[in-house]
Amino acid sequence: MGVHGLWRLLESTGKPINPETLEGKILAVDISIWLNQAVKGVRDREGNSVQNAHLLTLFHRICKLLFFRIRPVFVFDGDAPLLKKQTLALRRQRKEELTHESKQTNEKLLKTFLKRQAIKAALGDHSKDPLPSLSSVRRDEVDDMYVLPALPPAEEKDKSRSVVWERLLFTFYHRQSETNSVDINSEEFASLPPEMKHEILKDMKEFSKRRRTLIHKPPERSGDFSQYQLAGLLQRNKLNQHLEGVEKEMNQRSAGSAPQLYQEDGDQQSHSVESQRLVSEDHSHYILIKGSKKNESAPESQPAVSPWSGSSLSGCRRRVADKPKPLWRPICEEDEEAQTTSSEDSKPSVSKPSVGDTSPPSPRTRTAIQAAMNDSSDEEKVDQRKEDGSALNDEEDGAAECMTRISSSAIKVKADIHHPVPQVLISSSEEETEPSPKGTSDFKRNPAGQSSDVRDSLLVSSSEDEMEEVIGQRNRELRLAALQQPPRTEMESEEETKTGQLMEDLRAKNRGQTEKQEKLNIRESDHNPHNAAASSPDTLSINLSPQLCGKPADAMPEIHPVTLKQSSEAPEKTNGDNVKSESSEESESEGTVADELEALESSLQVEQSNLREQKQQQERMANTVTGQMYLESQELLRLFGVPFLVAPTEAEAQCAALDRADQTNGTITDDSDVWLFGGRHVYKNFFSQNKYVEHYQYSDLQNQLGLDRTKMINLAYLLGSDYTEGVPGVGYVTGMEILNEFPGPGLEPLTQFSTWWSEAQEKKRLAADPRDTKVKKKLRDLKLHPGFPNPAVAQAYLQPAVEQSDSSFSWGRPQLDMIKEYPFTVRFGWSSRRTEETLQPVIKQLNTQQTQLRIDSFFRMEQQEKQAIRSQRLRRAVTCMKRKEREGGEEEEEDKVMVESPLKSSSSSSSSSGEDSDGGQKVAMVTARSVFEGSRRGRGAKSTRGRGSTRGRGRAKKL
DNA sequence: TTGGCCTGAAT
DNA sequence: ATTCAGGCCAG
Repeated sequence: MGVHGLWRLLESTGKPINPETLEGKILAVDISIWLNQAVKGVRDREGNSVQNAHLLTLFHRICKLLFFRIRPVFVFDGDAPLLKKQTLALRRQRKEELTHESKQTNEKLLKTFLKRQAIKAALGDHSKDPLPSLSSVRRDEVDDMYVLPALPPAEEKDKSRSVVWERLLFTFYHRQSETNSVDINSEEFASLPPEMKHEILKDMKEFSKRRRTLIHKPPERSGDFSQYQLAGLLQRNKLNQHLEGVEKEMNQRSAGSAPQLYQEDGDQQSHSVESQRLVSEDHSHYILIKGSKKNESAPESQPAVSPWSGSSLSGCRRRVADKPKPLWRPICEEDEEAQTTSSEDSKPSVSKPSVGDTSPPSPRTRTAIQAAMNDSSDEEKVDQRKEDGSALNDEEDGAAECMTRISSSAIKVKADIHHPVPQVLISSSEEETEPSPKGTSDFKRNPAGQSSDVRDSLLVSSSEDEMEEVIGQRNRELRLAALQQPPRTEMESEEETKTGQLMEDLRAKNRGQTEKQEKLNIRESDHNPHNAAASSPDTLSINLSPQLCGKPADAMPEIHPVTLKQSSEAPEKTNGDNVKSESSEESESEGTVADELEALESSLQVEQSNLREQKQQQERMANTVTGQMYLESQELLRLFGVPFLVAPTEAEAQCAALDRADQTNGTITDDSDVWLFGGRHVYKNFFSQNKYVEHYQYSDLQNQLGLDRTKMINLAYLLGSDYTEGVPGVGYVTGMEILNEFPGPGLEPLTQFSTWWSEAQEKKRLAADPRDTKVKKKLRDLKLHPGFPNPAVAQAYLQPAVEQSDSSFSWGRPQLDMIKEYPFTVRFGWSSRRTEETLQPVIKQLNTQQTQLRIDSFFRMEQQEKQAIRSQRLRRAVTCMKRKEREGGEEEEEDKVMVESPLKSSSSSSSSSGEDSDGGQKVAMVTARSVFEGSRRGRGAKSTRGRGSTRGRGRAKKL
């Protein structure tokens, strides 16, 4: 993540470059696989590409790097530093708490609201009730789109209607979430209005995330583990699918019928709620609201017998048949469609259609409509059908009969209120799902008629007591089902720690390898077999995979920095086997082989038990998504002969260290943390296709922004980073102002700031210190955490754990034959043609001896001048800071005066604002250096004023 | 289910 | 003018 907003601060120092200028450069590349992996995984629904999206991006990246003849060194993240883990955990926790809290207060609000409502009802005055609409209460929780539009004051009934809706939501929400295990496949669930389904599903997702952090341990055996993980994934996937389906449904519905609902609200004066009773329990509240007289088909009058697969369903189903079946459809989507349809078209009988037509859709609704329009053609077809009303009668009939399947009286009320025609259809037989037996992985669509007894009895129950009883039973059942579910744990953190462990393993092995090699001075490839296809360069495989001994992979030695020097220039490719090939230099060490082997053996024995344990963990981890990603990525890198290393902790820190040690010429990364770790040359946006690659230099940061490493670290404290929460309300501009306000080395500025702030808090009530700058006045209102500048943060940035090794890297020739044998088809789903097409330019480029740079493009790129700092405040802060920096070294006193004296500081600020308008003339008078700055900035200011900065950037992009 | 970017909203 | 929150998109 880096430091929040740091890039924006540095933006002006970045120079767009032509990637061709990077030819021959040794650049560290940090792999951030994680980002693309998850996303891609969801997007592509082809099995293979789902899993291997990370490989695909890595593949592309390698190709791009090699295409530009860059010599990349890939750096993997190791275990996250403690601080990072802490802040991330904290952040996550806070987020959860926040949502939880808001949920709770919402519920409280609802409860009190309902109580009041009930009292009002008991007093006989219900609809005139001036209680605020609950939609306002729930607004933060439910997306506005799903909240009924604000009701016009004139229409009292609307209020009660929206109130009823809220109540319904509340009822179901509560009853279901009480068990924490709602059967989303059940009829009962399906019968809920989509809004409720949405709410519940969201909740479940939330909960299943949280629940997995609990004590549940994954199975020990790796086989079980993967099973277990798969189950978890499936479960989540299912929830998502459900959610998507419901959202779609809601979209469509709000697009199609929201205005109409609105209209009904206005129209159905007679649709009053007759009576309301609130049944209150400890954990749940059930509301029984009897439907109005207006609806002849009112639920309670309906027979409880449900013609599940009867004619009604055929009616419901009909329209389903002729449209392509989507992956997943919300169970009662068709029914909802039917509802909207029937209510729309049969409105005359129940409500006045004209009103609805005139009431304009809310903006939300409009977007929803738009969304629906843009949606799949399925939806359009449905809409079409809706309009021509062909299936209407069927729908209506179906609706009427389906009505009997309403699973609780509360829902019936919903139906009554929102849809004059009985349209709460439960499900079409096709979509009907069986209550998931074991909960997790079974998400099958089952034919109709498999409804549970519980549900049936639920449906039959008419009195609320009975209902309660049934629900209680239902809940018990659900709980039971929950107990039977395989345990779940937090998969992410699982994987994180596991990955950390894996990295630890890898590093340990690498280290062990290093030592051994140094000790024995033998080639790893001579004795350490490497399964190029499956494992990292680890010596462990000697012990554990004896069958691979004597078949070292030729590509292996090159990839590890430690072994680089000793390995051959270009590995010979001996056979087509993409796993094993022969070392070219086996004979070299033949004489000493026996002794060395023994020594190796003994040294390995020391670690063996340790490693065995680790190996087991690794095996288990190889089953995890992330662990496998690491291994596969490294395999791919090996094929291309690209060296990589696993950082002890943060890849960025390692990259920066390499840069500083001149082992690389810079780093390709988008993570601003490199700077805080001491990076010097950074290439940003290299892999983003829309943007130009930007070159940043530490020296430029110093010269142009007056930033140094410690300043940037201090900025991290203020802006927030992976290592520390920032100060809320402080962005990069204010951050710079703070640094400007409090000079000093190291952490001093922040400690000063902190003490000043606490003092300011004390005397806040007193008159504000007149000596305070404008900036300080703003700063007083911030809120600092108790132990504000935690020194550990700076420490973590200044002394990160990195691998310091003098060895240089070398790059093997990409194993074209092996690359061609790479299972592109299997992994990426590529055709051989596509594989050809993709590889061809890279190969061509690889085979080219030399690529001559296009001088002109190089020139144009390099000509790009530094951009102006757009923010005036920032500009001011920067100039002040730089001046202090330059003068501060010589004359500390003057610096102090400058800062403390209100006169001086105000004059300085005015001078800089004058400079803004004068193009730096005033500053030019201060010092010779400032002349330079001023003129430079003057140019910048000029271009800024006339939209020049955008012009400059625009030009850069056009190039 | 990450993170960067953009927009709209609030201060 | 900034900051922040939420939605969108990513090879």
